[in-house]
Amino acid sequence: MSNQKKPKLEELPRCPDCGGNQFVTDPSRGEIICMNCGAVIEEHMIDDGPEWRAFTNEEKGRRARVGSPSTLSLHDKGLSTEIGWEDRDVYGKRLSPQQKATMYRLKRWHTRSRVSSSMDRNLVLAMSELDRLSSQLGLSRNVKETAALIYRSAIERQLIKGRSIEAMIAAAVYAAARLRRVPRTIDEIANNSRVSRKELGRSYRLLVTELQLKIPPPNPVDYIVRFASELRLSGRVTRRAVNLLSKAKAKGLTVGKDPTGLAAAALYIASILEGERRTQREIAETATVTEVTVRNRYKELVKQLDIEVSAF
DNA sequence: AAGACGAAAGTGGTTGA
DNA sequence: TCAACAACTTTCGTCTT
Repeated sequence: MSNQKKPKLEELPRCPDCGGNQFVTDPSRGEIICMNCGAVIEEHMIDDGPEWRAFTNEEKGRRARVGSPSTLSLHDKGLSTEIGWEDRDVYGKRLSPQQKATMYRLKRWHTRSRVSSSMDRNLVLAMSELDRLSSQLGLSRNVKETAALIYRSAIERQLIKGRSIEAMIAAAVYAAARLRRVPRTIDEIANNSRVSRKELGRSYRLLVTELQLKIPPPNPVDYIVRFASELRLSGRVTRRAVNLLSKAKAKGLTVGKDPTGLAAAALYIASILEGERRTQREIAETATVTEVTVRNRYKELVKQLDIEVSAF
């Protein structure tokens, strides 16, 4: 590749309201929300491409769009596929050094890969399963491509031999979704494939250790947007919930807690506060936790954050 | 009647001796 | 390797709206 990276300073995208540089996106609604103050930054985002029109300079925008659609997830197009060296994730947020290292490693393994016929046969099966799974889960192309990349790397490392393709694909999808910060729960993935939660967990662990994937710790905020849109809650509720969670985080209420449970509780409170009440049951269901967990979390939040109890 | 509540017992995973 | 442990789930009876 002649694309040698020139050292240059790029400005980080900043929230015009509070100057924060952490964002969360809702691809289905086309919104980008500041994780710090909850402001909606961009309302007409197109799909989930790496482009960030409002903040990024022209050059980067051009680069992000160059070339035909990536074909990593087609089993026989791998040889002509290149993995970009873009150092930002789908939100335009800069990748952490760990993530950068991860992507670099994957890229190296990928370019080293040589297609043998048995690998080819494996990939045909694997990629069709990947197609099925990711469309069932409504995953973006980015996530799918990342999963394909992980899977290929796994083959390279001989991790697949003697293990089920389904399990490894499921694990790759789970890892990819988390890597790209659009997490799905283990249950969601397990329910859409024939792999058990347990096996999925095992395979995932294997991938993480063997490929030295650097997966960022789960962030409950990443779940809020998705749950909110599944529950048909307004952007206002979403923002309120995000806000709530960042306060909770500041108070250290979030450590060791199930991120989906936290997201659910924040949404529950926000939905009531904003007059769009949903039942605990509805929320628990879409967050795949129990009502009990929603209750426990929201009790804690209400207590610790001094929320108007009158609303309840 | 539906939703919310909380107690009690059970489960799977992590931690630390 | 095993026991203690925290978080979450399941189940269920009771209270509230």
